[in-house]
Amino acid sequence: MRYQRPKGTADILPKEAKQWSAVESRAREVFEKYRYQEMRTPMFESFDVFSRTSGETSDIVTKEMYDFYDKGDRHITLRPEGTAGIVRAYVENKLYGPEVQKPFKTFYMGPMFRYERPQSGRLRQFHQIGVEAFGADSPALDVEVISLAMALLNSVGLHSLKLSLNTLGDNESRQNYRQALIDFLEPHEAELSKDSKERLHKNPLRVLDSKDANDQKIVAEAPSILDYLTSDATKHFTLVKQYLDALEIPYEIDSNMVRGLDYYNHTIFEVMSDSKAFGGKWTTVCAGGRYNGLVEQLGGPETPGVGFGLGVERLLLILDAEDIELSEQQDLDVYVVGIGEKADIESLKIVQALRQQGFSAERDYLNKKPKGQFKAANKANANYTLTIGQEELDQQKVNLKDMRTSQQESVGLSQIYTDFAQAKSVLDEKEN
RNA sequence: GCGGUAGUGGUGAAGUGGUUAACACACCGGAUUGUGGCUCCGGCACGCGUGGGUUCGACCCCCACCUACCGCCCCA
Repeated sequence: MRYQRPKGTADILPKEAKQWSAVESRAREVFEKYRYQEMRTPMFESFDVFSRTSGETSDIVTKEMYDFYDKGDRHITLRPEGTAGIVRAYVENKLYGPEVQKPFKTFYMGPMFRYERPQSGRLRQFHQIGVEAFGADSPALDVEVISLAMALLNSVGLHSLKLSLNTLGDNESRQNYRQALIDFLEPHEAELSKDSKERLHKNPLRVLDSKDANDQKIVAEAPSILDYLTSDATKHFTLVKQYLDALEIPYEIDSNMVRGLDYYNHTIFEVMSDSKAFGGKWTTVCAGGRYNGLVEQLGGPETPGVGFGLGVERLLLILDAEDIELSEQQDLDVYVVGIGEKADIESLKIVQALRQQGFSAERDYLNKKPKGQFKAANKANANYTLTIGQEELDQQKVNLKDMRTSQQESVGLSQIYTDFAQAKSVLDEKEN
């Protein structure tokens, strides 16, 4: 094979694309109910937009950025996630202005890029559907965003889900906890895994997330973030939990949960699935949280924010594993069987007329014999065929056949052009 | 970035260091001239991921590269 798609990319063929667009349209329906409006921002941004916000030491910035210098020597990055670009646009277009109602609630869907080793459900170009809500600190908004995430997943037929919840507190909480964690981990430094030793000083919270069994044993004894929250942070988190209870949304507190991006604070959450798509292991399909301070980081006024991102490829893997088919197949209404050269132009006119009358119509373009055309009609799941040849042309009639019952009736050509529905119903009635 | 497995036609795949690369499905054509879903018959890889090498000779052995899948890292 001469040309192949770049590593870590996928061609989405018609069959899969139907499922994609079904997911997208379900998502849009849910967003409409929650009053989140779409934004479309560039797929590439200035490198700094991400390096500043995601954290200079985060893995995304240090090794997963798809970046390059363009012909104008600008340092460009294909967006690795959605939030930073949305925030940039929010600030640049002054959506924080007084004429914009708060909270400003928006959603996006589209491709993201990370330079990493592909695996199933993890591509270099992957897709996310995400939401962001700016300008309100209320825990009720955190809960709206979480409930939106759940509603979205429910709307595509997923119900066996787990909501993991944690808080990172505010800045002060985080500073205090960070120090406490370092104080706790340093005596154990020698026992830690190689990766965790490195993380200990760069980003100690990441040690909590280690998959290493020995690390986990050590971490089990570590202090909990929940004991270092300021009273404000505690209050926020308490209310989030209370509101979730009020909505009867079950959740599990996971005080070791962290985020790969540095801009999060307060509430963070993940929605996980134990679908057989991932071998029954709990895998995150949707992750988000609050990011107060991010808007300032990108040059806007002090503005709180909260949102989530959902991995579309992962979602589709689950739907596939659970045999959930969202789009119902559309049968072909009419296949026009044309016989002989003279009928060619008539076939062309008939399919055109049928389509204008609102029916789906198809015809042959390969000069197939009638038998072949009927086979094609059958394969396309055609409900009706219209046969037109020399005889029919002479009499200005066509043969209308119901492919289900094989009943056939001669119908005036003019009626096909003016009102196919009528012709069809006459045939249907005769059959009954 | 590291480790492991794999790579034969549209698809699922069998295959051996030595003339014509099984089989099945799909697809196309035919079985009396203009009518489908069944059956029967026929066709369908100038080629075995790419490039080197070993050999009298390689799809089958060796090396490199590419890609996919799995694990690690990390994450959606």
